[in-house]
Amino acid sequence: MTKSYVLKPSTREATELSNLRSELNPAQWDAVTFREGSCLVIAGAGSGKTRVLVYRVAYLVNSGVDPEQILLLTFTRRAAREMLQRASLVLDERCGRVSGGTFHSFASTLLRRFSKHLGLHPNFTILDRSDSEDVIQLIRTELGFDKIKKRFPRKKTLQQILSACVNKQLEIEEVLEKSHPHFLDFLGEIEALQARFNEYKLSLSLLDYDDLLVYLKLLLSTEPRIREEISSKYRFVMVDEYQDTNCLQARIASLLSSVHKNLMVVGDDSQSIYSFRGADFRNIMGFPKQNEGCKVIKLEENYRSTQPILDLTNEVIAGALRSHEKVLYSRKKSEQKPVYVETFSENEQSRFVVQRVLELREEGVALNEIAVLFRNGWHSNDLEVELSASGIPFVKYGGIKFVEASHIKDILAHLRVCHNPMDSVSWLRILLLLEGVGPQTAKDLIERIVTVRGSFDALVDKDLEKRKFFPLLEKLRDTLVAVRECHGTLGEMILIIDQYYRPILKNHYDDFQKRIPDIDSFEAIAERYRDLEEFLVEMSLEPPERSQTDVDPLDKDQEQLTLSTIHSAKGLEWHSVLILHLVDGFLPSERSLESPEEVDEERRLLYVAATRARENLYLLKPSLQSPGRGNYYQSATRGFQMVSRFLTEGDILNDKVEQWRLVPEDKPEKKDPRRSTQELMDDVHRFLAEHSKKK
DNA sequence: CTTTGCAATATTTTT
DNA sequence: TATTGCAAAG
Repeated sequence: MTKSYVLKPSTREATELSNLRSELNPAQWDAVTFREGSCLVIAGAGSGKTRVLVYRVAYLVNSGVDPEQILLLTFTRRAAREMLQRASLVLDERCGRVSGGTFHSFASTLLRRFSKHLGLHPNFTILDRSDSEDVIQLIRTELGFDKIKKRFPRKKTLQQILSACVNKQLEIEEVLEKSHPHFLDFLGEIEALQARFNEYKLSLSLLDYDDLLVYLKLLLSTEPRIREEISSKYRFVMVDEYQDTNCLQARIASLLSSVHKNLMVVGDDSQSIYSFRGADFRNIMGFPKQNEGCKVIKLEENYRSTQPILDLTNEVIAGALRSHEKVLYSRKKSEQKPVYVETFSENEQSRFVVQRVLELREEGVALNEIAVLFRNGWHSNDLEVELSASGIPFVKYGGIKFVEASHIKDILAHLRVCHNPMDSVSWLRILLLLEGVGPQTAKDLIERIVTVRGSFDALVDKDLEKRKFFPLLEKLRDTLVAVRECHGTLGEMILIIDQYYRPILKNHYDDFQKRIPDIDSFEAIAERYRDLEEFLVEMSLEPPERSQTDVDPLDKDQEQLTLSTIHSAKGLEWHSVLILHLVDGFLPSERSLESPEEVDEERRLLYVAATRARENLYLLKPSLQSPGRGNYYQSATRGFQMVSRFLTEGDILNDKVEQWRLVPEDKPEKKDPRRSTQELMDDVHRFLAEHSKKK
């Protein structure tokens, strides 16, 4: 006789998903179980936004949706990876197969597949900002604008103008009026340059960051069959950090979901910090109006930070121009208010951070649970020196990336021409490195290469034999051929290039000694890749960050302190957060002061930074900008610095923070916490004396 | 044509 | 301060 035996679902799945409801608040539950149609989730900082996305993915997959039919567009690939990893923990490895990435990387993949519909080569090159600038420079001379008597904008400015046109979908005239009115005289020239720029890039299959979005939008809007194919493939589309999308991205999201209209966007208008890049918060505010029947879900309970931290951040955001109705609240009680510390010099600030980090570690807070945040890349320079001296390992996010160093770009250029031999920007770079080759010769050579559709043999043409640099060209060609025929890892390819490149490096950079270790660590990174295209795409779209342990890769897995620009800290959280340089002119940045909207964005920046903290928040303000460090005339005109205007509002300094006063080890603390003028002057003299000693 | 050396000039945040 | 632009020398 056969007996039926009921097999229950896997316990993991059962417990995880059945407990779901009890683990989520009603609003979160609504968002997680939302299925068809459009939905806007307004998610305040720390309100479990990631959790909602993760659980929704798990929920959909569990209900039988093929993971590949879910598209998750995030701001960084790191965010996507983290989310899918967490989803796999909740459910199973099926979640790892969810499609996703950044708008740009998604565009890169789709455009390669459908390149012929746009007249592109599938091996197109992605230009970073400085590559675009080089192309602009090339065109500027080609059109003869370098000979204009009056001062023509520099390549950097031109790139900014053209990029703003794309990202904000404006005419050149409008951009000039708004941000560069003094260049309005050149309107005609800039327009001509723009036309030639776009034509040029298309003809050589060079795409800058903006083009990736432009061409994806073009593909989706002009090819209905492709749009339907793609939109039917991705039945559920989710966009994270929607407040930081620009109008192109919003349009793309809507085109991607045109067949089924299943589009969920998640974001928080008070965390919009990318308007300088064309992000438009109206995308998120206007979403319900543009999508009929859109469901709006608000998540307002904060699960991340303690109430005292939220008391501070609520106050900061309350001063914003745009009214924010949200007031975040938390059940995490704590006696500890955020700490505000005025240090005397920048170096004192660094020493405070080092000491505090060491103490926190003593208290059992892991190093990767601590982050130091700041407004721009070089704000951490002094701290980095101090950290290295104390042997604290760290990773730095944001600021200058190491693939942007010119010697690394040189090597990348050699790889790039192997992938797309029409890549004239890379050719220019490669050729200018050769002794005896200047802009003119390089231009001629590139022309030869392009006319034979990228054959390397154009480098060793008979009529070049007499030129003195001919032997160099032969070597170059042999190297590139060897790389192209190398079927090993990218590390091996770089080794081949390095053999050829090392003498050039020594010849070309007088500080070549310092650059050699970089090449070695670049090679180590490249060792992980086998596919040239994948490597190049990743290097331009998700380049590796600079870390202290890159220098000695022995202890790779050890804990590291995070240093990060506030922009790169978006979406992340730490147990303890220290914010540097809360000085008026740094945050808000001096350059934002003319426009109230920009100051408002700086305020949101502070808001984002402060809401990263779970338990401890330290706000630091050095009083004196060190002379001789950083920006010359900033320090010269400033000297003493005022605390950021965002902290002087209301009762923040009196009530929302606990002020710490630094005292030297040997002196007992005085009753009056304020520094007397005499003391202050003593400090100044001590400081100046110390400083002149160093010189 | 290239290279070199001097003068001017603009400085954030990122895919 | 670092980078770019310009002019003169090689």
